[in-house]
Amino acid sequence: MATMQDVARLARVSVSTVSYALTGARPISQATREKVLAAMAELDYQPNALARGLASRRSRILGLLLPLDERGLGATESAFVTGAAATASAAGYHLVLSPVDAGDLDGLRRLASQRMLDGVVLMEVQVDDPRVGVLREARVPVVLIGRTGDTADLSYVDIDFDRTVRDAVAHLVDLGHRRIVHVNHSAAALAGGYGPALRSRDAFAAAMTGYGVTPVMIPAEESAAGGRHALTTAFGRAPDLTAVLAMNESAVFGILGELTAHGRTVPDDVSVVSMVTSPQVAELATPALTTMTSPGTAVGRIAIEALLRHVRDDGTALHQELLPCTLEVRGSSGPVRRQAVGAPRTEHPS
Amino acid sequence: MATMQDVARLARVSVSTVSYALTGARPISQATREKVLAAMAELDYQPNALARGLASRRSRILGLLLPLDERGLGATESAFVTGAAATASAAGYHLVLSPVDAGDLDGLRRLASQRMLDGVVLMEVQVDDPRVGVLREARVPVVLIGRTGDTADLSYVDIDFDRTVRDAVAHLVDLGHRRIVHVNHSAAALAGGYGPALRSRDAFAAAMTGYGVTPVMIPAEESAAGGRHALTTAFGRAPDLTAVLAMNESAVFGILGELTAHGRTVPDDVSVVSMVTSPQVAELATPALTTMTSPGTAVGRIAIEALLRHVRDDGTALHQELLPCTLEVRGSSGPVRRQAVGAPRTEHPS
DNA sequence: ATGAAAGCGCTAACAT
DNA sequence: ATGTTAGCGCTTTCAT
Repeated sequence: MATMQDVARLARVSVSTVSYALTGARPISQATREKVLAAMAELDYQPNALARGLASRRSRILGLLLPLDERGLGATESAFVTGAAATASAAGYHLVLSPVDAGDLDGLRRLASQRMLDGVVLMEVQVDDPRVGVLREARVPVVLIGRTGDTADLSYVDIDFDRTVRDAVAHLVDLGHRRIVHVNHSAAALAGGYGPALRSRDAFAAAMTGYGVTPVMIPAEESAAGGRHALTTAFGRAPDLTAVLAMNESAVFGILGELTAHGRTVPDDVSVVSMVTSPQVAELATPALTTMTSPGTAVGRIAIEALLRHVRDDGTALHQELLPCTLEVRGSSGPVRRQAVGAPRTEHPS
Repeated sequence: MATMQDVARLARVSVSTVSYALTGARPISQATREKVLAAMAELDYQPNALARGLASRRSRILGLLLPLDERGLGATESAFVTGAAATASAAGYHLVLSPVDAGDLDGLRRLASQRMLDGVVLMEVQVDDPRVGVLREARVPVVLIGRTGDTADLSYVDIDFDRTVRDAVAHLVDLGHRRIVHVNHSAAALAGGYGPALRSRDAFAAAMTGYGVTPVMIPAEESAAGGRHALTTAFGRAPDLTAVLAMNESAVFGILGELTAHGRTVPDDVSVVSMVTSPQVAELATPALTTMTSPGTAVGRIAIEALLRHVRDDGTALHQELLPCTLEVRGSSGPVRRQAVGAPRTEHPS
């Protein structure tokens, strides 16, 4: 493995000249530059990343921190990861995937103090997240995917839940729906301060109230069974419901199955809209799900771009951006049936 | 940020003593060890990972190389990634996620020559994969997830497709099925030498022939639409089919939908078994899918464990392991209907 | 425009 | 059992 010394010797210049030719940190005459480049090619030279990092105090490694519980990554989170990886790589940075359990602040502190990461993207942020403080203390540049409660001096990229819920409700209201039940994340997520659950709950309440109708929100476990159970509850609390607005990618499939079991047809009897959902998942259902499509890889990409700006010129302004999910109408939503309210299965057209 | 010098000074010992106290590479008296530890705690010392890597010629960073196309990661691949990340992290290693397009051998060469990675796990391996050669040339320890055609001197972890298919066919045959159609990955995947597609095709042919029945294999695009289309083809080639054995997690949902459209009930008229599928995905279907559950995170874990052995003691024996998928019977498979062959919808019990 | 040389913070001989 | 010191391969002042 050739070193910079070897290149310098072969090109008959000093090592610093080779270094400058490589980094462009100071002007080099055309002639020497060519000599150096030729020598590099000749020796098949590749700079040693660790040596460069040690000397320059920049590792060119970014961290992607996320809790890795047994459930693994959902389609949306997985898109964040791949978007981030692709962007970092294209910018000449490495991206290390670090599982950091929410509770393991010491581990995080150790990670941050190793001087291995130029900056980190923090995923699965809680409304009140102690990890943010640890990172700031270690003076590691941070960009969040998600938001803490107080975002005063933090860069973040997040889904615009308010707008997503508002647009979804508008879609259903436009179709004539009034009795809309919002199936949210689990009660535990709500209680634990999970941002998406909290924000969609509030946005839903606001939107429905704006239309003069009563919001009904039901939490559901993140599983098909959770969805089935939630739907039963929903029929208890709103027997005349005509639409379900889901904020729970796993539960929505159970909802679909249970609707069929209850003798309701989608979308004729009940419309279903699934929020923050990927097209791949939407297509798995029959009929295909009308979704608010999550911005997916864009979130990861923008987070890395913002982080790179922080890493490179230290005094950058904050980057705070909300990306909306976009409505994609597929087969699971349609106009409300005029007279059918409270009386499914009965067939007596007006 | 305290350095080893600072610790040495405070503990009144030499830097090497601090270093040895840290790594345990040579014995240290109890007394000095305690002095050193105390000084470290006092200064909140954390070793600089880059400096350590440069001096020791071991970065303690592993690479996970995978092509990152627009489709992103499926549930199974995502489980590989999280399993690998968790294991590396627990072993005190970092895991960098490197998108390497199958064609970009130069990029791979550059990555491998940077001396940043102690070893790599290569995912999405093709039967004839030039990336393996590049990595060996760069003398980077490699473990594959998947297999090349010639595995003579390579370590790998892969799913045992032969056994998975055999077990799945046995399950269906036990239930009385004989007309079983195998819906595979796409024709392009087959033509491109995608291992799982090739191996399941062959294993299916062998298993069916073993039972004295004719194998019918149909490729399908990786989407619900692909599954629907494949099922139509299937009914053309085997109108009396009673079971579908899918090797295509996306297509299987289209198959389910299309079966309903054809007026067939699952599992009463047609049984469906989905191979290499995660429980989470299985639960999304109604009825829940009988699957050959993929070993998921275990694959990633074992790959990293094997890689670590290669990285640490250089002369390790190869690790070649095949993990079977395990049958989990859910609602989509059941006994064949005695008389219904070729005559769905007719209701005249024996 | 180029060179010389002092580190970056650690490991691992080589001493004793 | 501990200390001394020469690197690891680069970046970056400070000279010229």
